[in-house]
Amino acid sequence: MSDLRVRFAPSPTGYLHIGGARTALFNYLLARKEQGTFILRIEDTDVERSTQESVDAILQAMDWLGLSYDEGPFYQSDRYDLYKNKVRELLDKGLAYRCYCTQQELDAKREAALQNGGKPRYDGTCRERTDQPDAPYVVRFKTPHEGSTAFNDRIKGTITVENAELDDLIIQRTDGNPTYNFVVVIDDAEMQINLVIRGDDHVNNTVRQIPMFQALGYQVPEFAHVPMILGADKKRLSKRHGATSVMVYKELGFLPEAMVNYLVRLGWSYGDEEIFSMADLIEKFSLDNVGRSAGVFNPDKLLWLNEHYIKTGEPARLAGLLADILEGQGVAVSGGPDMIAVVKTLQERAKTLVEMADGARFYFEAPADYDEAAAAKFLNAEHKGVLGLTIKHLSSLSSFALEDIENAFKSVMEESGLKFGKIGPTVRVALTGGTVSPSIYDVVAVLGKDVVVSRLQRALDAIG
RNA sequence: GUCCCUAUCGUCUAGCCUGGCCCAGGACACCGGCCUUUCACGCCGGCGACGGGGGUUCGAAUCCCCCUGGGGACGCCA
Repeated sequence: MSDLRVRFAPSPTGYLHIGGARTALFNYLLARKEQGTFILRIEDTDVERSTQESVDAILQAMDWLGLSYDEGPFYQSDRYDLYKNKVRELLDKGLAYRCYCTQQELDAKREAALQNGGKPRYDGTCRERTDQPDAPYVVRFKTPHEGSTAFNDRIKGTITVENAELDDLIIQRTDGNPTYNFVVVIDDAEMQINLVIRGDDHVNNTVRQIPMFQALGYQVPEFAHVPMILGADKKRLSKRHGATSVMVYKELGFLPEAMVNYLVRLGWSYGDEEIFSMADLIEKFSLDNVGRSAGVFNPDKLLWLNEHYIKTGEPARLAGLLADILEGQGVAVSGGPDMIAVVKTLQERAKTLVEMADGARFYFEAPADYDEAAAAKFLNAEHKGVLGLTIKHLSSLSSFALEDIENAFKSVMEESGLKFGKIGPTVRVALTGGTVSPSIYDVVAVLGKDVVVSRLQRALDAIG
C-alpha cells in the first residue's frame, strides 16, 4: 500500500469517450501498480448540461472496461457548502474579489483584446474596486501578476508560464455556483489527491490552479498531462471520426480487453510488446513510458487486437457473449448446437463478436434460401448423386465424432470417384446456404446428425 | 492573434536522457508468395520514416539554436 492517491473526474455531460477512457485507465493502472487509491469524482458543477443518464453511462463503461475504483463516486453537487466557504475565505483574505462587469462588457473587452493582437483575457477592471454596488456579480480569483508559475509535469517535464499571461478567473458564477477551475482545486486538495493525471488540454488550467492551491494553503499535487487523441485528419477526435463512445464499441462486438490494450498502447509503450492483459499492465505500466505528443486513433489496430482476443479467448466466455448477441438479434439459441462448439469453429474467422454472430446464425436457423449464385453452381441436378451418397453415409453413422465424419466423406469420395473439392461446396451450400463457413467437417459435427441429414435432404428436394 | 505543448514509416511506436552497436527495430494497414474443401487463420517476403536549416563533435535520429508543421488553451464548459 502506497500513499498514491489519483482520481478520474469526468463531467457527466455525455457518454464515456475514448479519450476519457484512456485517462481513466492510466489512473487506474498506476493506482493498482503502486497499490494506491483510485478515486472517482463526478464533476457536475455545470447544472445545465449534467445528467444522471450520463453518470450511469460513464459508470457502465468503466465497469465494462474493468476499471474499479476505491472511493466514490463523489458528486461535486453535494459539496457546494464547502466551495462557498472557500470562496468566502478568499474574499475575506482579499485573495478574491467581486466583479460586476456584465457579459456584454466582457465580450466587448475580449473582442478588443483579440483585435489588438493580444490574448483575450480579463483586464482586471474590478480588481481594485472597493465599493459593493447592489448588482449581480461574479467572484474572481486574484491571480498574481508578478513572476511565473511552473510545475514539473511527470510526462512533459517542466512547464512554465509567466503570470502576466494569466487573468483573474471566475470562481463563482452570478447564480452563486462555483466553477470548475475552483472546485477542482478544492476537491483535489481535500481528497488528498497527490498526483493528477488528466488530459493535455488541462495544461493551461494547471498553471491557473496552482496559485489557487497556494492561496488556499493547500499543498500542490503532482501533475501528469496525457496527450490528446486525434482523428485520422489530426484533428481532435470527434463524432466525425466514427464512434468515440466506448460503449458503442461494445455494441460493435469488441471485447473490453481489446479496448484496454488498444487504449494503453496509444501513447504508452513497453519495448516492442503489443499484447497486454490487465494483469500485465498493472505490473508494467509506468508514466515514464508515456509519450509526449498527441496520437491518432487507429480503428484498424483496435480491430486487430479484438481479432487477437477473440482468437485466444476462453470459448465458454465467448459463448455467453455470442449467445447474448444472437438472442438480441432474435435468433433462438436454446435448442441449437452447443454454443462452445460453435464458438470454436468461428474463433479464427471473426474479428468481432458481431461478425461471429453473423457467421454463427446458420447453426441455429436452417438457410431460408440458398445463395443464388452458389445454388446455381453447386446445387443442381448433377449434384443429386453426391447429396444422396452423403446422406447415406452420414445417416448410417452411429457415432458422430469428427473422425467418423471424415471416414463417411471418404466413403462418399470412393463411391462417387469425386475429390472432396467436388463434394464440399455442395454440402456447404446445403448446410449453410452459402459458400463461406468453417470447415465442412466441423460444421457437420457441430450441427449434429439429425440437422445435417434433414438439411441435405431439403437441398436434394429443392433441386427437384 | 497571444501563450503553452509537441515533432522517427500512412498510423501506433522502439531508439534520444547516458552521441558511435541505427544506411533506424517492432506492430497495424497495404502489396506479393506459401498453406488450403470455401472464407479465414497461419507462415514467409516486400513497401515504407529520423520535417527543414544552422551549429557542437572525429562522429548526431540522439546535444544546442532558428524555422516550419501539428495539437492545445484563451468560457459565468469541464
